[in-house]
Amino acid sequence: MAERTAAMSWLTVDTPLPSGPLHVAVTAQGVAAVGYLGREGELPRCADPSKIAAVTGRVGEYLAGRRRQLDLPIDWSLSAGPHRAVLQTLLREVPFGRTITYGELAVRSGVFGEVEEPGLAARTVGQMMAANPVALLVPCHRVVAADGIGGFGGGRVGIDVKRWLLTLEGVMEPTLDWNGPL
DNA sequence: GTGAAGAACGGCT
DNA sequence: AGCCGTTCTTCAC
Repeated sequence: MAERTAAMSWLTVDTPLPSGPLHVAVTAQGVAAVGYLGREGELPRCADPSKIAAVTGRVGEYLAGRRRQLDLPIDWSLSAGPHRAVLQTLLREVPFGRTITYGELAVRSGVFGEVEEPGLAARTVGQMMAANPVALLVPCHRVVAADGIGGFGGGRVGIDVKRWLLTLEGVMEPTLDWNGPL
């Protein structure tokens, strides 16, 4: 899993998300990984006050509904090739409050050739989202299925997080488990 | 008309 | 090599 973790350190951000605190791995370049479930147990804890302040501050504002984009520098070193291309396409093409389907993201990224059957590349895109190292920064939660919300990593808790974020952005109607900023 | 099940394909861990 | 955050088609009520 974590091969190049030399210059990487992690910190946690307390969030109102159903999944609890967010785990963020940072490097000199920026944010390299974000996990709803902790998986950076082997990394040293981040001791840089400015990074901690920037990450916790912006994430906090975003999740409180006071910020529409995080504007945090992203270290793409954990993703490469088509994976990175799709993530960057998503980041650039889908703004706050908008959603896109797996199939359409596949087409717009251009990674899968000119045009393919919607069903072919869509699944691959889903796999890429599942493997997205920088969740939240790259709005993988805005990628939905053709006729539903689609899936999300981490099983059921993951779906809750996705719905929570989509509700925050005004895409979904508030649900009973909504405990965000109202 | 609505609901459920199956096959196909490409890339990540 | 195995595992999917899908989709579309088709069969069954």
